Amino acid sequence: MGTTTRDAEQLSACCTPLAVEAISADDAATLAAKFKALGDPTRVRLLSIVASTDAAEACVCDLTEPVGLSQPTVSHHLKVLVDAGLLTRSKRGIWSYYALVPGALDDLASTLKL
Amino acid sequence: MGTTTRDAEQLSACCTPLAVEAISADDAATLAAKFKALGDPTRVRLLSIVASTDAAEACVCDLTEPVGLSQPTVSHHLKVLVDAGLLTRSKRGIWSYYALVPGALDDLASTLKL
DNA sequence: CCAACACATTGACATCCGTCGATGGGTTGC
DNA sequence: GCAACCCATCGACGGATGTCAATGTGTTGG
Repeated sequence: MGTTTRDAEQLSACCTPLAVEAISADDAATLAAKFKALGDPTRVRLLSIVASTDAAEACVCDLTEPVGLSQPTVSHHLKVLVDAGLLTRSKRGIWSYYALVPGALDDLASTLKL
Repeated sequence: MGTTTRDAEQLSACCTPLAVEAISADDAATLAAKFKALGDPTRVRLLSIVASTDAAEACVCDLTEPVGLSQPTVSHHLKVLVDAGLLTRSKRGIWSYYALVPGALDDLASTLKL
């Protein structure tokens, strides 16, 4: 419409336009929440240990000693991983067994392979 | 073999053995440091915006407005991403251009696709 | 050389996070 | 039932983190 103002300034220096659409703020928050759960050395080790067991699951008593932390702390980290959708918890008898959520890590990996 | 002590206790309940070796503590810390950098919504958006530009790079002035934060805060987040090895910074004239480190995100994705 | 610009750094502040000891809630064995 | 066991939750504490205003550093234009 109105070409009264000088709207044709090139400004080729800065301000490169976006070629494709960037991620939305909501999606970024969802993604970041999962990465945040992975952003702790203890939680990475816990995930690795669970994934390394032949049954692909482990109870808390298996995990406290390898990581060298107290039982409440390990329970806390496991809860963070469960809340992030990376682990499941199934209680059998006295023990709580934690297992990987199938495909959860693969889905996360896909978002990085954009 | 000495069958003197009752060493044949089944103990099938807890304590599942490891099938393969878990990640080392050092490797877990290195991995977690990168994920930690991705564990913030603003940083995820910044990465996405940089990746979405046609030149695959952007300067700070391009990034402050989309994320709606102050310039020092954006600079801080960009520094975190650079320190994590996910972005590079190249200064040309007055502007600082940030670009993705080639393969950095792919490498991270590979660690998840174990 | 001085003003304007883009960006990094600093200092400060509120909040979040990881960790532990203590405690509570279920489950099993005697 | 009662003791022993596994685990989750609570409360507390020190340290890390995200954010901003103010300031510093380097570069460009007049």
